[in-house]
Amino acid sequence: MPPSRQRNANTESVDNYLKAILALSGPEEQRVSSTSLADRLGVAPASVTNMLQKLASSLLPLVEYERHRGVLLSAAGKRRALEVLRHHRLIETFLYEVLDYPLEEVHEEAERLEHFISERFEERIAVKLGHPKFDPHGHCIPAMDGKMPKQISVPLTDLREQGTFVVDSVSDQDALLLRRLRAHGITPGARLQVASRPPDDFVLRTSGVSKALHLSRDLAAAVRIRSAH
Amino acid sequence: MPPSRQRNANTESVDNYLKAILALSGPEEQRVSSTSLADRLGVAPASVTNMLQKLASSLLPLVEYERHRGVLLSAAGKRRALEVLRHHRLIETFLYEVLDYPLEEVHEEAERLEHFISERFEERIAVKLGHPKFDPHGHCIPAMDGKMPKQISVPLTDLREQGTFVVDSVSDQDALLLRRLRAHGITPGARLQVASRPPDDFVLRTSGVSKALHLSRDLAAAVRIRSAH
DNA sequence: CTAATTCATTAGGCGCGCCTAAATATGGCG
DNA sequence: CGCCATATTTAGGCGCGCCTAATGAATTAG
Ligand SMILES: [Mn+2]
Ligand SMILES: [Mn+2]
Ligand SMILES: [Mn+2]
Ligand SMILES: [Mn+2]
Repeated sequence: MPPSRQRNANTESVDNYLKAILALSGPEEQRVSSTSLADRLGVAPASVTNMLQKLASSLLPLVEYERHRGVLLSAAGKRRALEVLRHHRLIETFLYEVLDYPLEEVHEEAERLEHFISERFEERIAVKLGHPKFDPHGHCIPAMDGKMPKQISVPLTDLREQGTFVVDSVSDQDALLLRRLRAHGITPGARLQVASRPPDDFVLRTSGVSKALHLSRDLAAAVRIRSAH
Repeated sequence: MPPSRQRNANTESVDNYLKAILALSGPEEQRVSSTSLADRLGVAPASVTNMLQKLASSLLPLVEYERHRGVLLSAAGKRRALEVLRHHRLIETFLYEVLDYPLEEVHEEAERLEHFISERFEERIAVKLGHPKFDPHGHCIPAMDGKMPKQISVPLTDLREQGTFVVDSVSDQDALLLRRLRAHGITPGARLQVASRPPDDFVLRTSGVSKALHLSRDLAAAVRIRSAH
């Protein structure tokens, strides 16, 4: 009755470490420190060290790890991290499109389910959704082969000039921020006119709303934009 | 990032014990022995004793347990078992109806996911499916309040007279059996004509198939029937 | 270039859910 | 009734993933 799980000796915890390393190492694939991982995962640094040693010394090592110099995903580790990320974002899209979840609730559910769905489930929802390329936050969904195009967007808080832009994506990490952004019409694809001198102040105009909008730093940090070309 | 899970201090393992006790105690709610649980769950008898003691001695005991006399669900335990069973059967229905799973694959996936979906997910798929009363095996889905009507069907192997019947439900426990039953047209709702003297021999005729069909005992044991009224 | 600070690892321990081997109840039978 | 086979529980241990406290390495400041 209790199903096997543990597909590849990959446990929920292992998957979460891999995903965190992927996210923290960034597009440049820089080494990730134990503390930053500990912060992100909400565990003690000692626990991280422990896990990294295990991941590095298994038969098929999932990370490259050197004492005191941080950690990097191995090829196998990156493959798995992208697989889980694909699950996550497909599930988010599915919850949003098919099950009518409010945007700010999809992340938490996906964070759990991503570890437990089968390859069949992944494939079936991908078909149902027409093999989507983006999740409802505007994040790119890795393809089956692990390929994922680089983001061309920048954080709103990195902006240095005024202008008109398009909301590329919003962070999925904080449901409350997300709800406030949505209330202000800031959702992926929305047109955004920045009318103040960033990055100290964010006075915005969104399409359809005449009143100017002053964005707190918290909220601005959760938004990525690209040119309105 | 790692979500809380452990909704009610109920772990995947605990849920599986509760479901197994529910299934084994039957409609009469008889006490369940350690060995039968160990068999069903695929664990050692000692592990069962261990778990039962824990379940019985928590603040809100999930079972009533007396050394050497087996175990019964408490009110709270039964509530939780039915909740998980509802998840299981709703998920099966969802996989079958919405994601076009083959019947014999829904059980394994549901067995995993039942422990990890949220109340919101449960509610959303129930709505999507129009609050179904039966899963694709023909099993009754417990209602939100835990109510579940008694089954009026009997195992095909309990049959003592010939006659024409309707397939009430098929067992979800063995994918291979299930596939063979389906290949023979034996699915919930199918009309079934029993032309031999049960329970030694099962020669059947199903609607639309002219050739008589001899069912092995394995297969017959996986089928429940009711009168064709 | 040493000293202080910060970061990371080691040491020791805990709860969970499982295991095997060794007791110990229980229930049926002679 | 007492003995035996079987069912069940106890005892002792293991891997996982986490924790705290103590130690050690690296980096920065003086
Ligand atoms: Mn997310
Ligand atoms: Mn996760
Ligand atoms: Mn099932
Ligand atoms: Mn299960």
